[in-house]
Amino acid sequence: MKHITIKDVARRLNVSISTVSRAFNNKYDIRKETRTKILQVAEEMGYRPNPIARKLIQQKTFNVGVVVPEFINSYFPEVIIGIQEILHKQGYQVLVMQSNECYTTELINIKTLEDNMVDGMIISLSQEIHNNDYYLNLLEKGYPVVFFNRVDEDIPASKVVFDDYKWAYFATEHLVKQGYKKIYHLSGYQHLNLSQNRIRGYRKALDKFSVPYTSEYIIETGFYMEEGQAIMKKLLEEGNIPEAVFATNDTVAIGAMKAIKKARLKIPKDIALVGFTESKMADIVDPPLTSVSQPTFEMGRKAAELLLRQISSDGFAAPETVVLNGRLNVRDSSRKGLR
Amino acid sequence: MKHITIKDVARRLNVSISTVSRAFNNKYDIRKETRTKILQVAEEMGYRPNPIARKLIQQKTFNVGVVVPEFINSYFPEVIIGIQEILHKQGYQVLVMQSNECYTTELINIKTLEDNMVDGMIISLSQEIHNNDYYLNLLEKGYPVVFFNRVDEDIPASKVVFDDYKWAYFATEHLVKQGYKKIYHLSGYQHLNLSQNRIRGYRKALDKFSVPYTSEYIIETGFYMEEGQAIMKKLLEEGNIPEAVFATNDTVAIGAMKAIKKARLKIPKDIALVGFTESKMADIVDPPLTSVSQPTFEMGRKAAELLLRQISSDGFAAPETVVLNGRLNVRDSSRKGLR
DNA sequence: CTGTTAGCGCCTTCAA
DNA sequence: TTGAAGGCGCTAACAG
Repeated sequence: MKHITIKDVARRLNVSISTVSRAFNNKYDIRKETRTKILQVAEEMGYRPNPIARKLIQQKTFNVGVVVPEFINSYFPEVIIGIQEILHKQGYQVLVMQSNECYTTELINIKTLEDNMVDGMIISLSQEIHNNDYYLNLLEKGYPVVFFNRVDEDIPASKVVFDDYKWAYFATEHLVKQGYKKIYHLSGYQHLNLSQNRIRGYRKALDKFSVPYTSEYIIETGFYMEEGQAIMKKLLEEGNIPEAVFATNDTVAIGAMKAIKKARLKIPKDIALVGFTESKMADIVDPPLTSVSQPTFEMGRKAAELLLRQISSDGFAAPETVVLNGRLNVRDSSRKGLR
Repeated sequence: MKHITIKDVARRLNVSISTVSRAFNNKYDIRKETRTKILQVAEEMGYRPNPIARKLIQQKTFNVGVVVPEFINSYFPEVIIGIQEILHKQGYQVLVMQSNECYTTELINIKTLEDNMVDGMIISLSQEIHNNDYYLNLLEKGYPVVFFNRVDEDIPASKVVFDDYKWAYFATEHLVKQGYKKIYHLSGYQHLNLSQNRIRGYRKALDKFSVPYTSEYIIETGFYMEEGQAIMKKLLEEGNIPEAVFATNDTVAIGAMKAIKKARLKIPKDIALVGFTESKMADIVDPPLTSVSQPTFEMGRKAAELLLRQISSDGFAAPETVVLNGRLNVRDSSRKGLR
C-alpha cells in the first residue's frame, strides 16, 4: 500500500520535483525529451499523482454527491447510470446515498456529502414533507445543486422533471377512449409536486371528455405495492368497483392487480388498469400492464449536464429546468373488450 | 463556496492552530473549557475540518470502492445497501461502479478506484471470462479486497458467497419430491464458480434420488430474460418438453415462463418452474414463482465487515470466506397437482 | 495544557 | 528550461 510519490521519481531521475510535476501537467514549459523521459520512468515505477494532494491544492474534489430516496427499484439505478455516464467522462466520481424516503436521513446525507466537499449534488427528494431552508441556504452559498424527479417548485435550482401532467393526461385519456367511465386514480402523496401534476392531468382528461368523477375517485396512496393492494381491497369490499384505475406507478398498480385477482375479478374485463413510471414488471405480470415509460437514463444525463454547468459557472449560472417526455405503452391490462 | 479553515478559527480566538486541531480530535490533552469554547466558536463560524487535508495526512481516504456487474436488478442494490450500512457507520464513503458485465470495464473501474486511493474494494466479477493477474497483483501489494457472489476460487482473497451448491440441491430436490422426472437446468455461464456449484447441486439431487438425466438437460444460458425465453422456446419447438425446469435465476425462469405461456402450456401442470436468487418478481408473476432467496443485505454487511478487517490489519489478515444460507420459498409454479 | 515546527504530496510563482 | 521555496489545511511530535 506504500505509494510512490513525486519525490521518488524526482530522486531517481536527479531532477527536481517541480520538473516532474510539470511533466505531468504539461501546461508549463518543459523540454520535450525531459518530459518523455520522466513520464516513461514514472510509468515504470508505477507512479500516479496522488489525487488527494491534488484536490487539496485545487480546492476541488471531483466528487459529486447523489441523494435518492432508494435504489431498490430500477428507476433510480437507471437515473444514476445516466448520471455516471456523463460525470465519469469528465473525471468525476459519484457518491450515491439513499434517504430511505426519510427527510431527516436526507439532510444527514447532504451534510455528509458537504463534509466530504463534493463539488456539487444531484438530489431527488424523499416522500416526506420537508422544509426548504437547508436547500435554500445551500443555493445561496452558491453550492451547485440539481434536483430531479422529486422536486419542489419553491426551490430555485436547476431541475430535471418528467412531464407528469401531460402523461397523466394521456394515460387517463387512453382509458376514456377505451370507453371506461368510472375511472379512479390512486395518487402518490399529494404534497409532492409530481403527484399534484399527475392529478391535474387526470382531471384534465376527464373534464375534457366530460367523464363524471368525484373527489372520492382520487385516493392517496404511497408508492408501495402493499398500499395499492390494501386500497383496492378496501374498495372492492365496499362494493365500490371502478371500471378502470390509473395508478401513480407500476408498483401500486400491481398491488391493485393482486387485490383484484384475489377477488376473482378479471383484468381488464371487470377492471382495467394503467400504471406509470414503467418498470420491468409491467411486461411480466399477467395481464401485461399498460404504463407510461419515463426516459430514466436521459434524466440522469440531463441532470449531470445541468450540474456540470453549475459547477463550471461557480454557481452563478441561472437555474434551468428540463422537462422530459415519455411514452404510453398500451398492453392488455387496459384493452377494452379483452377476455 | 469559500471554506473557513482552522486558521480562521485560531486567529479569531487567539490560539494556535494546534489547539484548535486538538479541540476537534480530542485525543490530546486540552483544557476542557478551551475545548468547549473553541468548538462553540467554530460552530458559530461554520467551520468544519477539511476532510481532504485530513486524508492527505492520514494517508487514508475513508473511501471504499464497490464494483458490481450492474445495479438495475434489485440484487446488487440490496447488497450495496448492506455494505453501506456497515461502512457509513465507520465513517467510510462508498463509491459504486458498474462493469456492465464487461471484464475490460471492470479493470478500468478498479484502476479508477485505485487512482482515487480508496482504502479497499469490494468486487463482484463480471460474467465474462477473466484473467486473474491484476487481482493477484493487487492482493500481493496488500490492497484490501473482498469478493462476493461472483468470485473466483483461484483468487486468494476474502470472499462472501452464497451456498449455491446446497440450495441448488434443495431446489432440485423439491422438484424431485413433487414427483417430477424430466428435470432440466438452465444454468448460468459455466465458467463461473457459482454456475458450477449450482450444477453440482442439481446433479447431486438427481443422483441421490436416482432420477435419470443426460448432459443435454443442462443448458447454458446467461442471466437475462431473453435468453431464458429463447432457450425454452427452442425446447418446446423441438418437442423436447421437460416436466420441470430449474433456472439459474428468476429472470431466466420468467423468460422461460413467457415462452411456456406463449405456447399455451400451463404452469405447473405441463411444466413446473423453479427460480433462484429470488427477486420481487417471484411474487408478482402468474403463477407465483418458487425460488431460493438469498440474504442480500447480509451479504453486503458481511463483505463490508471482512473488508474492514482487511483494512485495519494493513492487509495482513488471512483471507476469510463466509458462506451464507438461503431459503426455498415454494410457490404455485412448482406445486404438483395444481390446476 | 499550549505553542512551535515539520511535514503529508503536490502545484505554482519567482529566480536563475 | 529548470530549481528553490512557499503554501493548500491539517496532524503530530517535541518543547516549554
